[in-house]
Amino acid sequence: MVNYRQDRLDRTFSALVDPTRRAMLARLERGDGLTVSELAQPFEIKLPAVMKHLDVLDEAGLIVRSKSGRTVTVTLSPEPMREAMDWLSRYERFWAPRLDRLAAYAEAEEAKARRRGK
Amino acid sequence: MVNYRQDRLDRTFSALVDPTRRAMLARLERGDGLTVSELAQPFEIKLPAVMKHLDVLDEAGLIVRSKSGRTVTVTLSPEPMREAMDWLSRYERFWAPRLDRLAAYAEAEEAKARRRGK
DNA sequence: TCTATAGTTCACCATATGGTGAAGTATTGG
DNA sequence: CCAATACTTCACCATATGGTGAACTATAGA
Repeated sequence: MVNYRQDRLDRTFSALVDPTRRAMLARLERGDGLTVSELAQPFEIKLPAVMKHLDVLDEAGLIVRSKSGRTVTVTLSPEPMREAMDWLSRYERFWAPRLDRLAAYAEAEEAKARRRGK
Repeated sequence: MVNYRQDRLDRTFSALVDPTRRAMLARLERGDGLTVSELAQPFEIKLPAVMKHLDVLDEAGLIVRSKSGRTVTVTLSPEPMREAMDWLSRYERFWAPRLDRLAAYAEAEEAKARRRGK
């Protein structure tokens, strides 16, 4: 298929399809700042495959790699997930049938936050 | 099976990668219950391609098809998205470092732990 | 009954994805 | 300097994905 312009949401979702990549992200969530080999260690796959996964995550903007000497530290940068959650949240009403109550709760929380001075 | 949940997440995310499929779901969200040709109408692609997209959405459990006469009505069934949102919500604290969000995160984690029976 | 409509299936194609082994590039440490 | 370490790049492979045209099934309507 000819992909003229793969937008951010496309890249985010396709980065999240692969369970190896999701596991890498989950690992970084539990403890951020791992080297490439630390990240690779739990998986059966060889380093070139790990590299490709890191490239996908990097291009999706979900991780940042910083080189120091011969080691590369990978850190989480999950902001693109926010857009994905926003997209999904449109469908929330289908599984959360008491939307009015939830909306009221959210509003009350916001009011509380404002009272606290944001 | 142990990997059942993971397989379902795989399928959900990979169904959501394609912008055509996301547009179809969005269309159903605005007005549920469209026939195959109504769903296909806004897109440039031919019916066989539409069929494949519907198969993917169906296998991901995101739509339901019901035949009546020679027309097939497609309805939304977005429950699998809930799991995807749950997965993403772990990362929410990275872009919303507000206290109430952190509390919600901690609560969700606790609930998850309880569900696992830990 | 005959034909148009609605959808489905099939064979095929180009490109993307996720993996490999082998070889290369920097750094670090002895 | 030399060897081990930590990636990185390359060529290649199998399978998946998203698309097509052609042909098919089944129902609706004149």
